[in-house]
Amino acid sequence: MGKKIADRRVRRTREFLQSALVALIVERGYDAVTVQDVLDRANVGRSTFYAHFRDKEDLLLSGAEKLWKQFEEHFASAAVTNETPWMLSLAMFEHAAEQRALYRALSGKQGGNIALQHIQKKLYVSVRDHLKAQAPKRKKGFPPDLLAHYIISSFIAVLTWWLDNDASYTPAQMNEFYRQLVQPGVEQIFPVHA
Amino acid sequence: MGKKIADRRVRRTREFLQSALVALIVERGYDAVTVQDVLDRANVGRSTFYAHFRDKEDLLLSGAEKLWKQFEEHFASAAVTNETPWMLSLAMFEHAAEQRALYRALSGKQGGNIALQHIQKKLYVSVRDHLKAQAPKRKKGFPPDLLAHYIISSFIAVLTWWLDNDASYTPAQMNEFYRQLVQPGVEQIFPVHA
Amino acid sequence: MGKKIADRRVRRTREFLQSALVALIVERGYDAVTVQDVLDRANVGRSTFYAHFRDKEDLLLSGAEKLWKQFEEHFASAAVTNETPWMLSLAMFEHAAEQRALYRALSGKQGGNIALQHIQKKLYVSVRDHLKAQAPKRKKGFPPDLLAHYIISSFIAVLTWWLDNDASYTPAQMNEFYRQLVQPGVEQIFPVHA
Amino acid sequence: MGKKIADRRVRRTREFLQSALVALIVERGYDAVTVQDVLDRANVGRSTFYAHFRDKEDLLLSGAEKLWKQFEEHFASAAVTNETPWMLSLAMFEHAAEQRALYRALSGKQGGNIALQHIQKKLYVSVRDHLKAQAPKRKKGFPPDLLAHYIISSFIAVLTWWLDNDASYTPAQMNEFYRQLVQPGVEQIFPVHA
DNA sequence: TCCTAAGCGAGACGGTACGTCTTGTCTTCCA
DNA sequence: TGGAAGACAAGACGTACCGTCTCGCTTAGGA
Repeated sequence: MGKKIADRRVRRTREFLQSALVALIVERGYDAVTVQDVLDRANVGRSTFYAHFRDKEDLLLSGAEKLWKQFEEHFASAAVTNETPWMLSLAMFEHAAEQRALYRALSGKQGGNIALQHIQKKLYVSVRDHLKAQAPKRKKGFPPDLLAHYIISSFIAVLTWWLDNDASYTPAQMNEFYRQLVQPGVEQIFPVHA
Repeated sequence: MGKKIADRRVRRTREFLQSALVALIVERGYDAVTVQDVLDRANVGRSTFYAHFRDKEDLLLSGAEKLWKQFEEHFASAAVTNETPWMLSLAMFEHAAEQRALYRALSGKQGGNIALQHIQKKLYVSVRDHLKAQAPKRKKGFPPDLLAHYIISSFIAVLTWWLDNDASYTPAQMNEFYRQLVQPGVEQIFPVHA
Repeated sequence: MGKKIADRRVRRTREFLQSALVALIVERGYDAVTVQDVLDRANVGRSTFYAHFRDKEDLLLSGAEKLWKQFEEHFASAAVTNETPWMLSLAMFEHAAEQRALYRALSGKQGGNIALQHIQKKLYVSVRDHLKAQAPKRKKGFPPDLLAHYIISSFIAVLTWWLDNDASYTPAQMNEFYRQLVQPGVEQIFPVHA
Repeated sequence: MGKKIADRRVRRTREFLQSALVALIVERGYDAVTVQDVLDRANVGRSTFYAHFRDKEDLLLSGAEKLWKQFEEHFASAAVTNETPWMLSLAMFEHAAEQRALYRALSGKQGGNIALQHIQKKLYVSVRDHLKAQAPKRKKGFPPDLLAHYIISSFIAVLTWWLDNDASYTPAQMNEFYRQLVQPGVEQIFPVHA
């Protein structure tokens, strides 16, 4: 089955490109990186690049997707006891700690915000659906989409602050900060113990 | 007094360019707008553009700056009684309601996030300094920068949600939503009535 | 042997550009031709142009160079019996007759004088060296450089007159005119039959 | 009479501009000089420049015209005995010696050839008419226009050689060189003593 | 073992936007 | 009222990337 081998080659090329992009983003920031730069770094021909990715953003998002997959595995394995939503945020802080360089590259000013927005959207959908499923509980009059948007935006805010200020807090501490900020307000609007 | 007249001409040109950019952003989004597009729309020569602004981003930020100035005036005049911080957020919701088109153009996907980030930074600095001035009150162990970052990020999150979903809530309602979400958490960390 | 093919493509592009420029010079004169005009006419991208030529002048000179090469071949093949210097001028008149359009484009007001000056310089050097090689014969006191400069300038003068007045004289007639004008003076200064 | 004063101012301005252009041509060559450069050097406003001259070339030619006028005066006064045509060329060599800097600026590579071509055209017309007036003498079959073109082109060739090589020959020597080169050929075609 | 199709590097190419530069026009003020 | 100051529209310039493409080389699987 030549296909399998071919796949191996293909995967190798894709990974070269992804790492090259990440490395270059770390060095000079997403916007300053040229497709040609990536090609040179990855020792890959121009046509090969475009055979695999539509453009630079596509390559970046493929990296974000990979990261997300990785996170889902991490979450699945770690959070056997994900009884509360705070386990999810904790898992993400932990994962970010493990892959700090990658997270930094994909977030904030450096990453052009594109990758993290991609992940943020996934998280938002997930939270929104979770809330919708428990609709009756919600305090009347408060737009649920806004609540979801707030929960995720706040999380991303805390996460990026952590990444951008390479403070030496542990994932557990960060999660605690996040919980302290967000839980009181949310519980009043959406009383879990109703 | 030739200077004054010259200034008049200059201001006119600058305003033409700013409005042209905003109009074009509304139509196709920031990234899709070309400097040439702006020139054509504003009936302005290429060299004139570059005599006034370094590039497209500079023009956008000059618009953001103008908006900020406008907001400061609005806030100064309206909020004689700004005894609480929530007056500031209310003022901004009100201002955003008045200048909805402009705010939408400068925020979210359309505005390339650049302009709003500019304003966000100003708000952040303002809040951070305000908090620092009252440092003693703060609950031990909570990073004040993170608190400021959270307060502003949440505000921007609520604001952009409002702008992007052209929901028909009033500024007062939006401010109330914002307060409901943020106040409980913040007061526990930073007890105002201590 | 991919190189050969690539070369073929490259040559084709260069030739497209050269012909386009010549055609446009004929139509409106060198100065009035824009690089963009050339690109449009040649169906070539801007970057491709600058990959091949430094600027419009470079392109023109590459045409002149090509013409010169062509002339050298013409001269080499035709003038087996180039015992006298007048054979060279005759060869050039003949070549100019063959390539009249090209010569006109590259000379006089139309061609911006640049191309012909390029060729004139080559001829000058050639004549000067020829004279230097026979230095002893020269009449004392006459600057040899001036003599060479005169011989070539006169030739160019006769040639451009011919081109600009599209008179119907044959190359042989033109060469005879040239000889009649120049030979008597030169022979007195530089007696060939000494 | 304010008119006279105004005229004086006008002349002053025109002269400032002419000298500034000449000075700048000497420094960096005609093509490299910008209208703005001339304005700065002459301390003259942009609109003033365009009130007096159509463009840079117009200014240059106005200088050439002035030079030509000067030369005509020089010729008229000096050459009471201009029985032979060689007096005219001598007069021009003398004038060029007096105004060497100016001639250099207006000729050759530096001057963009424009100015000298202007003067060359005047000389050509003068010579051609002179020849036409004596038409019968001419050797049959030789185009008189070509003869005139040759006489003047050769003269310009010798003149520019002199200017460009700042050789230390006297005007009389240069004129003798010119005569040696041109007279034999011309006399055979156009026998003066017929 | 050879053969063949796919993956690939190399890089020419058309296209488009950029920021710079110069031109000639125009407007406004000042002496 | 003429000239200085300089804003302005126009548009060419040379540069930088982009995404498409053509071309052979390499290479690994099935014949």
